[in-house]
Amino acid sequence: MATKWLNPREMKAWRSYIIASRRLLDALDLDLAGHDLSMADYEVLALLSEAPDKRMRMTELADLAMVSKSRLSHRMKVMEKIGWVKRQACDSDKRGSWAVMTDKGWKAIVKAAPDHVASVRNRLIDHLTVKDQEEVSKIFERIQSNLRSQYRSEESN
Amino acid sequence: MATKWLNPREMKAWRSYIIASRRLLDALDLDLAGHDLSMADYEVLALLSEAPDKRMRMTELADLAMVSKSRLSHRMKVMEKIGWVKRQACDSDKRGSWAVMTDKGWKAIVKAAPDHVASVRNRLIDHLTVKDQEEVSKIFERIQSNLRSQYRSEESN
DNA sequence: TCAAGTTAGTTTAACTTTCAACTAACGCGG
DNA sequence: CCGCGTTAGTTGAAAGTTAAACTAACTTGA
Repeated sequence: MATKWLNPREMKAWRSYIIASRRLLDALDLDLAGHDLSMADYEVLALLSEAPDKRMRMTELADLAMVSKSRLSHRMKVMEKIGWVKRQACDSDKRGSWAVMTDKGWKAIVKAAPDHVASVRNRLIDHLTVKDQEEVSKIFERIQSNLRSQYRSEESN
Repeated sequence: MATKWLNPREMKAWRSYIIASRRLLDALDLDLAGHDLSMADYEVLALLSEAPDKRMRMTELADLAMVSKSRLSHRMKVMEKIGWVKRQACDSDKRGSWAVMTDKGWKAIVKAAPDHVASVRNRLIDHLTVKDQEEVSKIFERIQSNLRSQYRSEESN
C-alpha cells in the first residue's frame, strides 16, 4: 500500500510529543539521580512499598513495573547489594521468590518520593490546566487500549 | 516545603501518560526492529538523509538526534561497519569530522521509512482526532519550552 | 503416576549506553 | 605569536540492558 505520510499537523503533534517526552523523561531521571535512583528503580521500590507486607513475587513485580524478568533480576541484585531489598524463598511455590523491601529501602523511597513528586509537578503537571489533564488522560488511555488490542491480535499469529 | 501530592485527577493524567508512552515507544521500537533499527539509529539516519549532501558534523548531528557525542560516536562505528555511513575528515576544522550517509544507508532508510510512518500512524496518530492533535502539539510544546527555561536557570548556578 | 509441556526465576554473554579521561586543534587576549 | 581555556570528537572501562539458555519446580492429562 502506498505510504500515507504525515501531514504538517500530524507531524507537528508527533514531533512535539516525542521530543518533549524524551526531554521530560531525561529531566525526571536527572532529578532522581540525586537519590541514586533511576525512574525504573524508583518504580520498583514504589510498587514494593505499597504491596502487602512490602513484598511481591518477582514475576508480578516485573509485570507491574513493565520490565523484563531478566532485567528485574539484575536490578534486584544491585539493589540487594545496596541493601534496599532482599529476596525470600517462597513456601507455596518452591520455584518462586519474594522481593522484599527492607527498612533501608523504605527509608530511601520515603526520602525520594517528595522530590520525585515535586519533579513531576514542576516539569509536567503544573503546566497543565485541569482540562489539559483530562484531555491527556483520555488520549493516552485510548492509545494504551489500542496498543493492547493490537498486541493481542499480533500475538495470535 | 510540605509535599504537595498529586490529586486523583493529576495522578491519572500522569499515569496514563507515562504508561502509554512507555508501551508506545516499545511498540515503535519493536516495529523498527524488523529493519534492524532502533528509534535512535533511525533518527540519526533520517537526519542525515535530509541534510545537504547527506552529511552533517558529528556535534550537530548529536544535538539534533538528542544523544551524547560519545553515544553517537559509538553508534557511528556500528553503522559504519554495517555500511550505512562513513566518516570524512573536515577541511575547515581539522578536529572535526563529517558523518556521511552512504548509498546503502540511503537505501536502508528509504526502505524503513514507510513502515515506520505506518507504525506511528497505527499506534498513535490515527487514534487522535484533529482537535486531539492540536491539543497534543500545544501541550507538549509548552512542556518543552518550560523544560528549556528550567534548564537554563538550573545551568546558571 | 509419570511424561510432557509450562512457568518462575537466574545466569551468561553479547550488546548498548554512560562516564570520565584523553588527544588534537581552535581561537582569543595579551 | 604564544599560552591558555575551550571545543570536536574518540576511547576504554564500568554499568545497564537484552536475548537466549538453563535449572528447578509446577501442572496437566492420559
